[in-house]
Amino acid sequence: MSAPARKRRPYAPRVPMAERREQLLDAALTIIDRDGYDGVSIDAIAREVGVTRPVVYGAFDGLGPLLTALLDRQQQRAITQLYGALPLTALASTPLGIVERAVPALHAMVLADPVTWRAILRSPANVPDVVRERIEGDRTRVRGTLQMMVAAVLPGADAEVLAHAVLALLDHFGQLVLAEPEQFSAERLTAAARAMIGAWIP
Amino acid sequence: MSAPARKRRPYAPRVPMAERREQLLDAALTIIDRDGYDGVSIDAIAREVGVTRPVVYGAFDGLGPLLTALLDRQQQRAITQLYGALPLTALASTPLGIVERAVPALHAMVLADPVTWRAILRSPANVPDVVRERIEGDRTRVRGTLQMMVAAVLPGADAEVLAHAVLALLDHFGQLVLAEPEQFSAERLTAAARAMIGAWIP
DNA sequence: AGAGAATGCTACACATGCGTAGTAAATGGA
DNA sequence: TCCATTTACTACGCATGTGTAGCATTCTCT
Repeated sequence: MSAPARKRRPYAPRVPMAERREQLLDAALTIIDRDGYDGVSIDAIAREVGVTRPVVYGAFDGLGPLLTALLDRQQQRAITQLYGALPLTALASTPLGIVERAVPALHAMVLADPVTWRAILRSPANVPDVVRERIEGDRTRVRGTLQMMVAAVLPGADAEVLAHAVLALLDHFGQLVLAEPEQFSAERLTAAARAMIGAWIP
Repeated sequence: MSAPARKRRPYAPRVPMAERREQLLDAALTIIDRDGYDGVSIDAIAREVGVTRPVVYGAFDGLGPLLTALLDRQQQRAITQLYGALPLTALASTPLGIVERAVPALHAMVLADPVTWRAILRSPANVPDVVRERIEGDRTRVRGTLQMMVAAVLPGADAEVLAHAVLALLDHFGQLVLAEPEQFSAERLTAAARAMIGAWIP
């Protein structure tokens, strides 16, 4: 009998760098969606793609840069979707009109791209500082926009506090819709929002 | 000269089991408050107390049971504080009255015991399933109470959705108050809440 | 003082994850 | 066909965390 000859791992299909990068980002997003941010590691990503760690290091300088690249890719998408759904141009409109259009739009938005939005709405407590700061930055920016809308529509109100409240609600109900789409339909949420907003401005 | 005689670690003060358990729970809470749930490990707890890991294993069967015990200890405290602050007996009162009493009471509550409330409000995405499920259970129970309050005070409203909204707001502003007590005073938040609630019931 | 119980420590084996240096295979062009 | 380039793999050393077996120390009670 010949020497032990330990099995050599079969070569994964060879893939050009650019494509491999995309593939790795997809894998990271899949893991985040499936296991949460805790599950993301160079090792897990490599395994998800069916490849060894050095391959990942060949494409990115580490987990931080990889996740940053993932954000670069998803951010444009998310921000675009969001500002498309929030009718910014309707500043002159009535609060009721804004809500009646925004709530169903947001509802459709998260369900249209659940993976992206779960990754964003899920609290990233662990992720590298670079990433956490960045997501917080985006959130702050969105809150600033909300604050301006509130100030325009409800002069005299505590716009900062209300913007915090609105964002917290969007955040929470976004997660709720993703978790139980059946139970929290666009109609139901719109009706509830209408009931609240409707009472504010007689 | 004598043999190398590697230094032996000085004995930590000997402490009876019951006391050691309390000490370990305190340490775990301290770590959660300082480093978040990610920082909690048998090792970190042992280090925090100035003791070796086997000592921790002598007191608890692992991290899960330890954290469960920590919850056992904090839960009573938190629930008591919460139901003390939420004037449940005031079901007959007006919404405005409830808010005007509840908001300052809750504000004072979290600031009176920030360590407990930071540990509860900080999203525990990581913690062992046992713990996560339990905190979610408590949250659900509190939401049920809120739902009953809402239903009693605003008949005809979508009590379930509103309870979700209220809890999400309490959660978010709780964290905000803990993070920036100066900026979000009881007066300011009460005024904002009053403005919102006041408009609901003409 | 002395024995035994209670408490703490050392040391090991294991597991997972990181990051890198060196080597092997596949691929495309001369 | 053969070589250079690109891509992938193996193997190592490091770090941190787990859980346990066995030894050392201290305390308490007689």
